[in-house]
Formats: sequence, structure tokens, C-alpha cells
Amino acid sequence: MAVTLGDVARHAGVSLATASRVLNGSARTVTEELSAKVRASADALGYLPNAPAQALARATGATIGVLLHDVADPYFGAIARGVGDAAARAGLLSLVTSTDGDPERELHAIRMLHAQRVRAIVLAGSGYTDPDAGRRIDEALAAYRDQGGIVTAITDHGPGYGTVLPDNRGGAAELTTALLGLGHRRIAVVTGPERMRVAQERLEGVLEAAAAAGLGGEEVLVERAEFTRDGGRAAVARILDRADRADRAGGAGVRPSVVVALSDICAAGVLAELRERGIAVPEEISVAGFDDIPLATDLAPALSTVRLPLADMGAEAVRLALDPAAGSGDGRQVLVAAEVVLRASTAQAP
Amino acid sequence: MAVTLGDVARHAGVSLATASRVLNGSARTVTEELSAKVRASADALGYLPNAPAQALARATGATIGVLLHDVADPYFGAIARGVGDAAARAGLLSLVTSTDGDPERELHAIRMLHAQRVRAIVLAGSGYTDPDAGRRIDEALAAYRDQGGIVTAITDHGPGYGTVLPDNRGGAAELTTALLGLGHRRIAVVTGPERMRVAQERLEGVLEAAAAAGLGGEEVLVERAEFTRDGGRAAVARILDRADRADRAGGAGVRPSVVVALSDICAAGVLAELRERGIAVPEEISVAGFDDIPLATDLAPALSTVRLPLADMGAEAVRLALDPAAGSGDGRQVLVAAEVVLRASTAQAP
DNA sequence: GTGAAAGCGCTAACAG
DNA sequence: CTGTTAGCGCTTTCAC
Repeated sequence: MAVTLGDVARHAGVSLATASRVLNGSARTVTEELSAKVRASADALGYLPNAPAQALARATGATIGVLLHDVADPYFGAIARGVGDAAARAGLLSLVTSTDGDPERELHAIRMLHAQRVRAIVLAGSGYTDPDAGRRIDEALAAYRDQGGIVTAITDHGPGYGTVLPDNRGGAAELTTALLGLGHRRIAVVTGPERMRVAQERLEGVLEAAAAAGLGGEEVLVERAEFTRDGGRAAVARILDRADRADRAGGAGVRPSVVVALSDICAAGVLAELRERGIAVPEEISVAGFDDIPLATDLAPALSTVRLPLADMGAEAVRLALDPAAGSGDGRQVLVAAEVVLRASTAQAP
Repeated sequence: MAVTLGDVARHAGVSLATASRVLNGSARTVTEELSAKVRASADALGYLPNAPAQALARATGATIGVLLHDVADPYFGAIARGVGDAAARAGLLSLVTSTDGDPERELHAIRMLHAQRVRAIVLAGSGYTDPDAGRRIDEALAAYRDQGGIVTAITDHGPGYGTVLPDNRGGAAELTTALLGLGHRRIAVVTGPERMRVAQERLEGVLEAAAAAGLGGEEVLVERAEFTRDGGRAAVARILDRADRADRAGGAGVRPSVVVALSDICAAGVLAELRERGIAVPEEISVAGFDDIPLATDLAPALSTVRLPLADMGAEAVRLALDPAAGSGDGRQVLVAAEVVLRASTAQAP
């Protein structure tokens, strides 16, 4: 049914090999005359290469895989876009898998991508810290690499992988310092699940800056949450309830004057909960996020955050994968700067 | 290098055919004894099927393609997530292509997906109305279908395609009616580019409801914009500038009392522009959007909009593609209801 | 129920 | 520079 290379070759009166050479690039060269004939036949017949056949013959496909938590999440969506665009520029298609951060599903996704013989796998959201799940995933990744696959990561996944390294720690530290500069002395941090490397790095940045400014452990409340809107909402609710209970028990002013959510999505939930409780932001409590997702500036109030060039990071991960010369340092790393963006959700401490 | 089916067969002491039958399903049955042996060998050796080879032999791949404007856009991101999940449930991987609505890129993407021999193509964001570009795209799609491909669409693409049909027109009409009920009599509509079918349908819904309520052409201002934040922002700026100019020229009260942006992203831009101009929402002007993207409720103020079950729509499109019995009506359509959600951005007309 | 063998469409030596 | 040919790994008749 479909037009094959053979059909084109016959129609052009050349051999299969020649047709292949002109249509699907090759080192060897073909005379312009035959070349033109083949091209003419190809589009007269409406030839479209059979990618699986090419992948089989070449032992590598024309696709690139992306592993992330959720494409619908603005953070990952932007990365997926960057990966997709860079892949397209290289003539590749991108396979996107949303795993919700579930190690079992990540493992399965990696196997599927491996089976597809994708040219490379970009790890965008698999920042596990859990060694157990990590081992099996590493094995799957190793098997893939042993067969010529390339793995590249956004956020550290250990040495050996080309890595795009956003300055999570530095950005978080800078943000914290800025907040401290506004006079805040009691700060609540809504961080992500322990297994997420980004969450850990960002948390460390906050803690580090707080400690450097002489804040003690009691002045920095850390609350874990999923990196989702509801996670942020619930986390801030717990923080406030606890503070209020302490207040009633005699303490005073134990409420934090600022809450730093380590992801914008989370911060959106924090804002929602605060609004619902009638707590004015930033008059009573300041709020900051991280990532600077596209809608951050449209939240109520406009969210102060740390900007990361998400799409570029995705593109960079692809470049690292496809270009053996890209990246520097022994782990082939690309460092990405984070930039503090102060908007309306943060103000001088009351 | 890689472990092949042949290796497994040899290791298990059976033929290639038998190994294939047990590992990659088939109508024929194999004794439990051999079956077990093969499975044991397979995972002793760490066998992973070669998807391209399977695709070549079977003449169809284990992937599904999604064509959309931009994965990073919440509307499409949610759809992509739904498609990806449904695909995963069917054991398939999903290929995502962002085209920014550019017909040339859409055409190219369709060809790439066809070349990959994807099992189906889900058209999520190709609602062109422009017949010129449409023709070439239809041809590419037809060629794909002639070779056994299945095309399914979200939003109407003409008969012949299985279609998931959100009630754009009805939702827009209902929203408009609700606005009219709040006393608004001068309404501005920020719609999308002419080539986008969704934009047209939604616009028609608004116009229809307005006409039914006896509003004349002068009371409904229509402004086109790209369906992006900046598009919405610029559109509302044009609307206001024009109204203000008219005001100065002697007219009075020509400013609309409500602006309906036919996409939430657009509405976010509208809100931003209004905020910048110091116009209070909803006190001076009400604003409404469409889609109910996840962050709609977190905008400033919380956005009134029309909810569409985006992820479900994506999943439904996949079901339509994979299950020949799915969908009803001659065009195999699945109707999806839209629900008006009134939040803080709309209020009684001043 | 199981195996042998013929492709699927293309690439890449290898000759000429 | 061009053509011949042997696979790539798997599925699938077709015999046994």
C-alpha cells in the first residue's frame, strides 16, 4: 500500500542504494542528474520514509524521550516544549512520558523508551533521592546506555550523566537573603517531597542563607508537601494551625511573616489558602515561590519568585545529548543561573 | 550488543516463533511449560523488545501522535496529559509536537508522525479555517489514513474524523447569558485568530446569546488576538484606547462593562492590562475567560470562566482512535459539556 | 502446539 | 559514482 524506497528507485530507474543515498543523506555522493531524478520520483509518488525500518537498519531511532512528572504542570510543560523544539530542530520527534514521580512508572517509562531505541532520554523529573527505587532505575538507565543510548538530566542525577544544572541552591539562597533584607525573621518553608532532588537543593539554599544571617532552627519552619497547588495549600494550613495553637497556648507572634514555597504551583496554593483565611498578602504575610512559571505574575498578588529559563533548559539538555562536544566540566555540565524576581507578594516585614 | 528474541529463544531452547508468541502476545497458544521457560530466559537475559523491529514487522508502531500548538500552554498541556495517560494505559507511548499553529509546521509534523507509523494522530490544536493551508494538511492526513492510520480530533475538523466535541458554542452562550443576567449591556469579546475553529465557535456562542437578548452590533465589540497572554493584553488595550478616544470625542460610557476573553490565557493578559491601567476588576469592568485552566482560580481576581474537562477530552480522543466501537453518531462524535464557573472577576454591571 | 522460513523497508558494506 | 546483497529483529504464514 505505502510507497517504498524500492518503488521510488524503480520509478527513477536507479538502484535501491542510490535512492536511499539521495533521499536519506549519506556520506557518499550522487550525481546531480540522478539525484534530481530520484527526488522527482519521490515526490511524484508521495514517498515518505518508513521510520521504524530506518531505525531498525540504523540501530537507532529518530526520536528522543522525555521523562517528567506531569506535562500539564507548567514547570514540566515549559521544559517539554524546550526539548520538543530542540528535537525538532535536529529532525527528531519527542516522546513524552508523565510519571507523576512514581518510581514504578518511571522504570516502566524508561524501558519503553529504551525499547523504542530513542536516540536520547532527557530526565526532567526524576530527582529521586530514595536509594532503593533509584537503584533499579539506574540499572535500567545503565542498560540503555550500554546499548548506545544517551541520558541527559535536568538537575543532578549523579555523575556520568550530561547535566543541566539550574542554580537551585544559589537562587533559593538569594531569595532568602532578599527576604531577610525586608526584615523577615520568622520564615516558613514549604518544600517538596524528600525524594525530589530539586526540593532538597532549594531547601538547602534557604537554610544556608538563613543560618548565615544568624537565624536559628526555631525561626525557620520547614513543612513538606507535594509540589502541587493542593500540597501547598495543605502545608500552609498546617503551618498556620500549629502557630495559632501555640499562640493560644501563650506564645505570641509565632506566625511566620513570610512563607517561601519552593515551587510556584505550590505558592499558588499557599496564596489560595491565605486568601481563604482572610490573611492579607503581603501586608500580614509575604509569600514567594520558585520557577517563575508563565502565570506567576498574574497570581493574586503577583508572585515574587526565582526565575529559571525552563524552555532553554530543556533545549540545553537536548544539545548536551546530541552534541558530544557540548557542556564543560568532567560531568559535562551546563550551569544555568537563577534570578530573583520580586513582585507584589512580598513586602517589608510587618 | 542488545539481547534479541533470538538470544532468548536459544537460551530457552525453543524456536524464534515460540519465543515471539509468548513474549509478544499472539492468537496462538503455547504450553505453560515452554511459556514459563521462555519468560524465565527473557528476564534472565534482560530482554527488551526492539520496538522499531516490531513496528516494521507489524506495519504499525506502538506510538500515538499528538498535534498541538504548544505543550507549555495549560490548555494543551492538560490535553497532552490526558492523551499520554490513555496511551500509556493502552501500552503506547505518545509523540508530542508543538507547532504554534503554523500550518507549515503542522504539515511537517503530520508527515513525521506518519513516517513513524504512529497508530493514531490526535489533532488537538489544528483548528484551521483557512482553506488554503487546510487542503494540504487534509491531503497529508488522507495519505496517512489511506495507509491505515487513524485520525481523531478535539474540536471539529470536518466529517470523517472521530471527534471529541466540547460544547464551545453552548458554553460561550451560557456564559454570555450569565453576564447579561448581571446587567451587562456593553460587552467586549477578545477572540482568537480567524483560522482557529474553537475561537470561531466560541465567538458564535457569544454573538448568538447577545443577539437573543436583543443586543445590537454596536454593543458587542469583537477584537481578535492571538490566544496568548500578550495577545489578550494588547487586544484589551486596543479596546480601551478606542473607547476612550470616542469618549473624548463626545460619546459617553462607551467603555464595555465586561470583557470576555475566549481563552483563559488571554484573560490573564486582559487582567494584567486592566491592573496596570488601574481599572478595578470587577468593580469597573468584569472579566471572564474560557477553559478553566488549573490556575484560573488563582488569578487576580479569581477568574470566571467556562470549564472544559481538558484531560478527559484528550483521553477520550485516544479511546475514539483505539476503540472502533467508541463514539456515537455518524461522525463518531463524543460530546463534552462545558460548565460556567462564576468567580470573583465578574460582578453586577456598574 | 511448535518450528522453518519468508519477508517488513531500509542501510551499509562490498564490489564494480 | 552506482549497483548488489546481506542483514537489522521481529511477526507470521505454512507445514509438520
